[in-house]
Amino acid sequence: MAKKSQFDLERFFQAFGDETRLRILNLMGDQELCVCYFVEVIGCPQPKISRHLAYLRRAGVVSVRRDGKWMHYRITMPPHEGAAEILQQTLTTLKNEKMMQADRFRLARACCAPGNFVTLHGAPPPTPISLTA
Amino acid sequence: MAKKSQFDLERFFQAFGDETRLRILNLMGDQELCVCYFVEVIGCPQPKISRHLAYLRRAGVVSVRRDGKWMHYRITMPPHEGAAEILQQTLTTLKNEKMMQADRFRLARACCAPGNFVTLHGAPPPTPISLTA
DNA sequence: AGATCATATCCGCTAAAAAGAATATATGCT
DNA sequence: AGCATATATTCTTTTTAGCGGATATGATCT
Repeated sequence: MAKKSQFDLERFFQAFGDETRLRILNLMGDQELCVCYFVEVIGCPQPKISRHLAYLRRAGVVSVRRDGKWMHYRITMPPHEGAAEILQQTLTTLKNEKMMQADRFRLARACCAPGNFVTLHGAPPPTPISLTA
Repeated sequence: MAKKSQFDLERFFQAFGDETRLRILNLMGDQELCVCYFVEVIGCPQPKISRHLAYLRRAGVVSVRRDGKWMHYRITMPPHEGAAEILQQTLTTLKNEKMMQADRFRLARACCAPGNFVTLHGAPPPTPISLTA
């Protein structure tokens, strides 16, 4: 039942050791987002966001889906049982952090009126997902 | 109740992003150990162990107690509620890892016959502690 | 085909992490 | 006081992470 081996726990934890990545994870929470939202809400250059997303992908905690020119990112539960629980717990913990709440607030605002943000013209809205491991 | 702020989550997670530190945490588990055990079981130079212990201390997950020439390290639950739960979950997760089990085994063996290990002459034995946050 | 948009990757740089070797500190022993 | 022991800290070097800027890819639109 426990799928322990061949999963790099060290890399997994390193994924959480960076503020930008924590903010990205928090924004994804239980929805699928395309890159422009991260750029808009976090407010840093797009290549930086993309790099961190790639990092998270390599660590096995997010996955991507292409949809035309948009890439939709979502959190995925790693195959490693313990890691999955830690990820879940981490997401819950982030929800209580002040900065993370502010991010979520800005995301909500951006979604209400995407027309107000140059970066978000025609961007597909976030869609809810389920996080079952 | 939740003591969220002024705790560095980024640093906290970085503490787990290193194999040696994970091994150290796993060995401590729910007992207090002095440095020589880490050196013996993990098998790397003492300064390296000391540095990683200092790192863990700065990250707020271990604490020290001096006892003569020995320094006893133990895990302490951070004041941050979410971090504490993640730490707890991490310790549980480590117990299922092969390398961590092997470490624990070598530790148990060393404790049974400390006389066999040059590094452990006269070392005070590990003592159980409770991990209540 | 050419232009445009969303995103990814590469390059060069700086900064931070980790390691080994050497040395320092603090305690205890004789 | 002098020596031994346990652990910590410093120095130097090597490795790795993160960043900004430029460019590449891949899809859509005209």
